Amino acid sequence: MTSTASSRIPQEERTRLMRARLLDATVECLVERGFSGTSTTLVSERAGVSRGAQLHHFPTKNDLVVAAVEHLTEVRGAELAAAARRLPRGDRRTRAVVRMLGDHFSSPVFTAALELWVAARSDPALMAAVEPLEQRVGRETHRLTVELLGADESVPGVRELVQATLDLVRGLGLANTLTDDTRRRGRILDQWARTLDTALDGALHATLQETT
Amino acid sequence: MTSTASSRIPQEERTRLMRARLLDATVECLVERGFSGTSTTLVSERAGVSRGAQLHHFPTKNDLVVAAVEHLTEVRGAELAAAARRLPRGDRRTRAVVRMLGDHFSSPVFTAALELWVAARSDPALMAAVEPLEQRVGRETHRLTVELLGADESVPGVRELVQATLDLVRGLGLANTLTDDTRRRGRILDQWARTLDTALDGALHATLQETT
DNA sequence: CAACAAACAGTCAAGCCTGACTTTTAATTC
DNA sequence: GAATTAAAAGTCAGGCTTGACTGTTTGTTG
Repeated sequence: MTSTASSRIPQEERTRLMRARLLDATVECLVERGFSGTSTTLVSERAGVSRGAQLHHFPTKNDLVVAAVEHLTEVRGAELAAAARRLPRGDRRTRAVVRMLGDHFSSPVFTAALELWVAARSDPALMAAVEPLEQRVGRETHRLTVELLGADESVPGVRELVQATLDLVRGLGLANTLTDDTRRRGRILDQWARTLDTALDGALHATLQETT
Repeated sequence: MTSTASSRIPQEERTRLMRARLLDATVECLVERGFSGTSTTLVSERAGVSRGAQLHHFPTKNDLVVAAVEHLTEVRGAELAAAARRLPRGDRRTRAVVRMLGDHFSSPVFTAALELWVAARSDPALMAAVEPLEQRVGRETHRLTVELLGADESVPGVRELVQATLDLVRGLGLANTLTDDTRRRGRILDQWARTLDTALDGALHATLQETT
C-alpha cells in the first residue's frame, strides 16, 4: 500500500465526481450566463477543474453540453418526483398539483433547459441530443400528472386538458424568465385548478350521460 | 437636376428603406441562426447592405438588435391585429380566437421574439430594451383577447382565465420551436375553447347567484 | 515494488466576431 | 452647376473562444 488514507478514492469514483462537478457547473453557467455565455473555460474554472481534465472528459463543447442535457434530464426527473412525494393528499389536491408543476417549470432547471432548447433550435448536433430526451421527459411528466390528478384519460378531452396544463406551466415558466412572476402565477394556477376540476368532472358526466 | 429618374428617391426614404432591410434581415437571421448565430456581418450580407452602411445606421450589434426588438414589436402587433380582423363572427368564436392566438404564438415572429427574450435574460442592456416593450405587447394582447372573447373582466376569475389562455399559447409556441406541433396544438386548443366557454359562463352564473 | 495506463494540469496558436477607420458615392442647397 | 454634407462601401486590427499539444501526477497490475 503506497497510497495514503486520503488518496483511497477509487479511480472510478473520482471520474464520476469530476464529471458531476463539470456538469453541475455547466448548468449553473447556463442559468447565469446563457448558452453562448457558457464558455468551456468558464465551466472549468467554475467547477474547479483544470482545463486539461475537462478536455479529457469532454473533448469538445458539444460533448460537454450534450452530457449536460442528459444530466439535466435526470435532475429534472428527480426534482419532479421529489416534489410529487411532498404533495398533500385529499382535498385541494388539484390546486397543489398545478402549483407544484408551476413551481417546477419556473425553477433554475427549467431555465437551463430553456437555454438548451433555444440553442438546439439552431444547432443540429445539439438538437439530435435534446429532442429524444425531451420527448421522454414530456411523456414521463404527462404520465405523472395524470397519476397525480387521478385523471381518467379514457374520457374524451381529459388527455387534452392534461396536456394544456403542462403547456400552460411551460408558458408561465417562460414568462417567469423575463420578470419574476410568482404572484401572478399563483392566481392564474388557482383559477386553472378550479376550472380543471369542474372540467374533468364535466367531461366525466357528459360521458356518463351519453352511455346511460 | 443632375440626378436621373431612378435616383429620384429622397434621402429620408432611402434611409428608412435601408434600415427596414437591415431589421428584416436581422429578424430572419434570428429565426434561422439564433441570437448568437446572428453576426452583424451576416446581417449586412443578407440585407444586401454594405458593412459600412450598416455601421452607419447601427454602430454596434446591440443598437441593431434593440432596433430589431422595436421593429418586431410593431410587426407582432400588426400581424395580430390583421389576424383578428380576419376572424369569423358569431358561433365558434372562442375556438377561432384561441386558434388564432395559437397560430400567432407559433409563427416565426414568436420564434424571433423568443430568441430575444432568452438572450436578454443574460444581457442587461438588451433586457432594458426588451422588458418595457414586452410588457406593452403583453397588455395589448390581453386587451385584444378580452375584446375578441367578449369577456367581462369584472367577474372574478375571468381575468385569470384570459391570462391562462395567453400563457397556454405561449407554452404551445415554445413546444412548437422544438418539433412541429400543429395537430397536437389544434386538439388542445379546441378542448380549451370548450372548457373556456363553460368556465366563463360558470364564473358568470356563480357571481349572479352570489349577488341574488 | 516496478512498470504501465489513465487522469489531470497548463500553454498556445488558429479562427471568428466586432467595431474603428478611410475612401467613395449620392443628395441637397446656394 | 458647384460646394457641402450625409450615406454607403471596404479594410483591418484587437479581443475572445476553442481545442490541440506537452508534461505531471495518481491509480492499477504483474
